[in-house]
Order: sequence, then C-alpha cells, then structure tokens
Amino acid sequence: MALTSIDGAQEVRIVTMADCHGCPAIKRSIFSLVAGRDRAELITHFRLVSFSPKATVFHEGDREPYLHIVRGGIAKLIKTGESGEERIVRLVRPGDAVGLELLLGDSCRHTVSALTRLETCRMSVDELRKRIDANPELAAKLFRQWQDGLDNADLFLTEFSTGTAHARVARLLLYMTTGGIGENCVIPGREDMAAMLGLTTETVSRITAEFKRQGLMVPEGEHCCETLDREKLKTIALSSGRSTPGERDPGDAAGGH
Amino acid sequence: MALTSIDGAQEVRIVTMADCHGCPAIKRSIFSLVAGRDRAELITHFRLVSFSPKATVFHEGDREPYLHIVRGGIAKLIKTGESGEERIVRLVRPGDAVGLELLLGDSCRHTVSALTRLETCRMSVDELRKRIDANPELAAKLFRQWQDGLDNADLFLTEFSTGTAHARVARLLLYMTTGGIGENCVIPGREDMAAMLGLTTETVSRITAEFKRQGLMVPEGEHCCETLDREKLKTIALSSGRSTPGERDPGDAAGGH
DNA sequence: CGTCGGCTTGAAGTTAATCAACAATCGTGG
DNA sequence: CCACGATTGTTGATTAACTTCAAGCCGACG
Repeated sequence: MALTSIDGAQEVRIVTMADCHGCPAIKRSIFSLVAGRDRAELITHFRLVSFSPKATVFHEGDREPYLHIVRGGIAKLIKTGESGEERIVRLVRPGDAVGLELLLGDSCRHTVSALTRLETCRMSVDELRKRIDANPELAAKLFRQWQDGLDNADLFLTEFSTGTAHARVARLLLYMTTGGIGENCVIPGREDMAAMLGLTTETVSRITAEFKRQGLMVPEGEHCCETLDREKLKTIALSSGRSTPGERDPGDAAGGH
Repeated sequence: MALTSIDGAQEVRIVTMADCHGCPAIKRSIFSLVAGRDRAELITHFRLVSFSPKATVFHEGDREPYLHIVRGGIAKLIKTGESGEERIVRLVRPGDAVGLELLLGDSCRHTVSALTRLETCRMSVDELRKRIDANPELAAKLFRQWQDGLDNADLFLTEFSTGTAHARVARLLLYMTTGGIGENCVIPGREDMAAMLGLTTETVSRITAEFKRQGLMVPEGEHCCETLDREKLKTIALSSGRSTPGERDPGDAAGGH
C-alpha cells in the first residue's frame, strides 16, 4: 500500500515581506488591505507551505488549527460519499481560502488536495479570529471569500453536473483554460475530470480522445494543452452534445482506424 | 403573455415584537442575539412579506435593496442556463437568509421563488450593513449563514447530482421529510424534483410511482406524504439503485396491471 | 361541461456505465 | 540506460439507464 493517509508531501517555511510582495494572490487575498507595520506583524503568524501534486492539505472531518490561502497552483475539494466514492465539489485557485469553516469552530468539510503543485500561506485560525473582531473590513473580505465559494459551487452544479457528457467535458475544458481557474493550461487527469463531472473515467477518456481527433484540443506536454478551438467547444457546451445536426463531421466517424 | 415577471403575489406588513417572539426562525436567524430595546429599533426596518407558491422573491441579476430572512415555508434558488433550462441549486428553510450577495454590492445570484407558501422578514441591505460594522457578533452570524449555504450547495452536488435516478429520488424524499428541510411533509411537484435532481419529469414520475406501488411512500393529501419507509429508501439511496440483487421484489413487476 | 395543467404510462431511441482488454507512460531500481 | 511493475489513458462490446416523443388520465376550475 502507498501510505495514502500520510501523503503530506509538504515543506514549510517562514514568510518574509518579500514573499508577500511577490505573492500572486495578494489582490484577492483577505489580507490585501493590511500593509506596512501591521503586515510585518501579521506575517509572523504565516507559514509558506508547498505540496506536491496529490498531497493532502486537509482531511474531511479533521479539526485543524490552521487555514490556508492558496498562493499558487490549484487545489481540489473532495467529498467522500458513504459508499467511498469521491466527488470533487470545487477547485480553488490562488487567492482563495480553504478551511474557512474552521473559523466557525467546525471541522473540515472537505478533503483538500493538490491538483497541481500547490503553494499556500498557512495561518492560525485563532489569530485570524482575533483580527476579525478588531477589523470590520476583514469581515467584508471574508464575506467575499465565502461568496466566491458559493458561486463556485453553483458553477459546478450548473455547468458540470448538467447536460450530456460531451457538453460537460467541453465546459470543463473551457473552464480550466480561461479566467476561472486556468492561468496556464492545466488539464486534470481523467479520473479527476470524471470526479468533477459525475461521469466515469472511461466516458471522459472517450470524449477527450474524440475532441483530440477532431482537433478541438491539441495536447502540449504533460497535462497541458495550449491550443483549443474555443468556439466549437462553446457550441458543444451549449448544445445537448455531439456534432450539430446537419453539420455532421465525416472526419471522425472513421477515427478508430 | 402571462405577466411572469410580475408574479409577486405578495403582501407586506409591519413587524411587531409579537411577530418576533412567535418567529419560528428566531433561533437560526442572524438577529437572534439582538434583544430588548435594540430589537425594538431594529424591527422598524423589517417588513413581513408573504408569497403564495410559485411567487418570486428575487430575479437573477436584479439589484434589490432588501434581503429576506425566511420565516416560514420553503423557497427554491434557481439558476437559469444559457439555453433557458432551469436548475434548482438549493432550497432554503426558515432561518435562512436569501440575497446575502446584495450585502457585497453584487446583484442577485439566483431567481428565488416560493416552493410552498412562504413568509419572509424583509430588511434593508444598507441598514444591515451599518449594523454589521458596529457589531462583530453579527458578522459571525453571517459567516454561519454563508457556510450553511455552502453546505447546502455541497449537499445538492453530492446527494442530488450523483448516482442513479432511483438513488437521487430516494435521497430527495428523505431530505424533504427529515431535519434538513422538512418540518412537515412537503413533496415538491415532479417538475421541481426534476430540476433539483438533474433528471426529466418523466423519469421522476416513473420512479415516485414505482416507490408508491412498492409502498415506500404513501401519499397523504396534496403534496404531502406522511408515511415513508425510511429504511428501504436509505438502502436505495446508497446502493446504485433498484432492488438489491438477489432480493428481487415480485410485487412490483406486475404493477402496471 | 370542457379545458387546462400536472401526473402517469408506453414504446423507441440514445447515452453513458460496465466489464474487459490493451497501450502508453512513469518512476524505480538494477 | 534499460527493464520492470504500476499507474493512467484508450478502446471495444455489451448492457442498463435515462431521455424523448406521444398519448392518456385525473382533478381543478371557469
């Protein structure tokens, strides 16, 4: 067995002012408005943590003393069903906080793990609570974070859990490679895609393979894909699925060789 | 055209202290800790609003000056897709707030309408904002509200958008008649169920009919259902669906007559 | 009494899951 | 550097599940 429960392949470091300045998440972060001397004090409570892909940040049900703000990379939030199946309920990107529920004294709602290489800024829940009481603007920032989470959840519900398999895959590809999440061009593994879309890995594989054959996506490097035909994918994302009626594409049918 | 946009079949009333005392939502409400003189002042900004089933509270995209706290009944939050199809992304119950996003200056995220007869306590967004700045405990209450929304969204994602149609319907029935939502015994119309489960009304109808024939649910009155076989429904909710292999049930097959 | 909306049912057609095999890729250690 | 086993991705054949289209039913209501 691989020691799945202890895959905290992480590394921890003190945070410097330089880290903060270079932080790609600073704008969206809840601490964006804390500056100068205050920030200097604040960051003594921070730690930089990095996780290799698939490493775990939280386990569902745990009661952690820290929450994390994502600095770089993408993390997935997983709910494990009673029958053991895993469902990815949303992805988080730089600037998002994970573990906000800890602020309320609750236990972790999801298992959070790294989809890509992940870097977070870790902070004590208690410390954060103190600051919230003192600073109403911070509360507003947190409202926004929660709202972002909700919007994200709605997105997964409306875009990734509705419609045909073709439409879902198309929508996910667009999502992963546009403003929403994709700074670069990250295409998750088939299993992760399946867990986001409520499909099987086989189905996802078939459909992505089909898209590739049709030239709608051209893989570049590992889990990366620079060129995709956004327009056509958008059509598929909207329509109920396959090639638009009337516009059959003779190219693919014979694809299997 | 039916004036669909103006189906605000509502009635508005000033709020009295007695209303507050009798409020079934008082415990979960964000204002639970405001009492005495403060409350007396507070409620001058409240209005009681009641909606008949299907009436609309908010329209997605609108910028309303009020948010609502549900006092009684159940409301549905609807997202309308680009192709016009409606998806119910969650239900809210007494004590829940709708329109929190208005606090952040955003427009309404969902079309909110009454599933059952609905009574809400309406409040000015601006007034609420003032109070938040003055009262950190209120912020904490709001955190909780947002978190409840998130939990609810996760529930819809994991319970109602995954698994076979049988499992989904079973889970929804259990949800509607247990702690989660169901004080009484509300069974939504087939179309609403379909919109929550990502299925067609026909499929939902078939499955509920099947459940009825098997005696798993016995309708009582209009959209109400007192007796249901929770245990068997739980089994169906977990398993991938129909009668467990080996334990075929001879009762149903001939059901059609 | 007739019509309308919501529910049920049937038959046919599609779609995606399942089971099973195989290919490609990765990481590891020889 | 290559060989090996272990993942991860691809593909096919088959079956089960759900949708679609179409019709009929029932109760409410004008």
